Amino acid sequence: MLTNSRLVHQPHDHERCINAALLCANDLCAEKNARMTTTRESVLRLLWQSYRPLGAYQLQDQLAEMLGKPIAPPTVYRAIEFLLQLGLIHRIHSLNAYIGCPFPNSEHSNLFMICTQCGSAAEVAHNTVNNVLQSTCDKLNFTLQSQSIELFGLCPRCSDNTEVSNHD
Amino acid sequence: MLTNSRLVHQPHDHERCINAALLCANDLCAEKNARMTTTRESVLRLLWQSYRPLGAYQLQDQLAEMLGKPIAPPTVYRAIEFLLQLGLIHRIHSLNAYIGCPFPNSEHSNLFMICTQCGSAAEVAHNTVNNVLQSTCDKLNFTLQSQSIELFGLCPRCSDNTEVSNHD
DNA sequence: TTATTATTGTTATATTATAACGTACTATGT
DNA sequence: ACATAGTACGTTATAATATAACAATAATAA
Repeated sequence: MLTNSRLVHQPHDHERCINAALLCANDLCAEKNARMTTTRESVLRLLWQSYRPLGAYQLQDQLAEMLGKPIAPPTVYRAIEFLLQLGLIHRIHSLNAYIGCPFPNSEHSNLFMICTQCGSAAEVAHNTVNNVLQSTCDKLNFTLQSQSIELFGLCPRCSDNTEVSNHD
Repeated sequence: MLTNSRLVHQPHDHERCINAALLCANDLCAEKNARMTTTRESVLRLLWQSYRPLGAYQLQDQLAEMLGKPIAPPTVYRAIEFLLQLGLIHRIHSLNAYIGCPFPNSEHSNLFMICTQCGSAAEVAHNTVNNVLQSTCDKLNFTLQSQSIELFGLCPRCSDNTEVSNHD
């Protein structure tokens, strides 16, 4: 199992994570002959800075502030599209929002655990889950191509808080 | 495993399915003291008639035609909201579309297999899948509340067609 | 440099969804 | 039957999300 769950839910030096992600993204671009422009890198940074998925228009606001100039929706959506293609970010369909991928290099089918309390989203790649899904598809003659798995509930921290407050 | 996969992908007398679904929906409403109005029943029927999920504005058009009068978006969304609450339909987040639930009575966590070729969507409730997901959540201290699982690929029919055309 | 391609800017608009408020219907008690 | 409370629907406006189309600019290759 591959996951960023602990990093999402426990305090740590996140600047290091962000920088590592950006370096990694640059490498990937070099490898694929794609250009990591200022706009694209800014969007990727913003998504990594946030522990929760951001919508396109939240990104627009933050990007405009970061770059010090007005940004129109197409610019944001283009950057999103580019980063999605490279697997550097994911789309969370149920939220119409986007989030940085913590392990873009590993060929993986992912799932997300989204906290209904704090909005955080952790990504998990789990072979057992994928195998079960694959075999279910096989059984029904369905040729699996891709998946979107979004689990909603309480993250570790919010689970604990709930328990505590129940004891008050 | 509970699924409507075969019904979705094989020819059959679908009118019977629809009628059964509407009867079942009426029962559920009676049971819960909810009103199955003309608008709501029409929306449910339209969703059942379609082998693929319908968007709100597709529903609007079809509903207007069915009822012979103009229908505004709020009317559609209210019916959708009502049917969602009762578990009679589901929302497919990745498509911004809605589909009738083939087994609204069974308390279930579902997943969908959506054909990228023909657009059909089959619902599957599978204990093994749910158990694996639950145990993954347990491992990561995530309190699971609900889930949205959307699998994309080729349905049985389109899989077969693809194979055939590859032999041409 | 020049040609070519990729990226971004700009304007307009499509698509999906909801807010707010008024009207009409429905069930119930009297 | 009538009043009335609650529910559902009609209507208008608008919010939120996403894309089309074309012009301008920047990066790369020839």
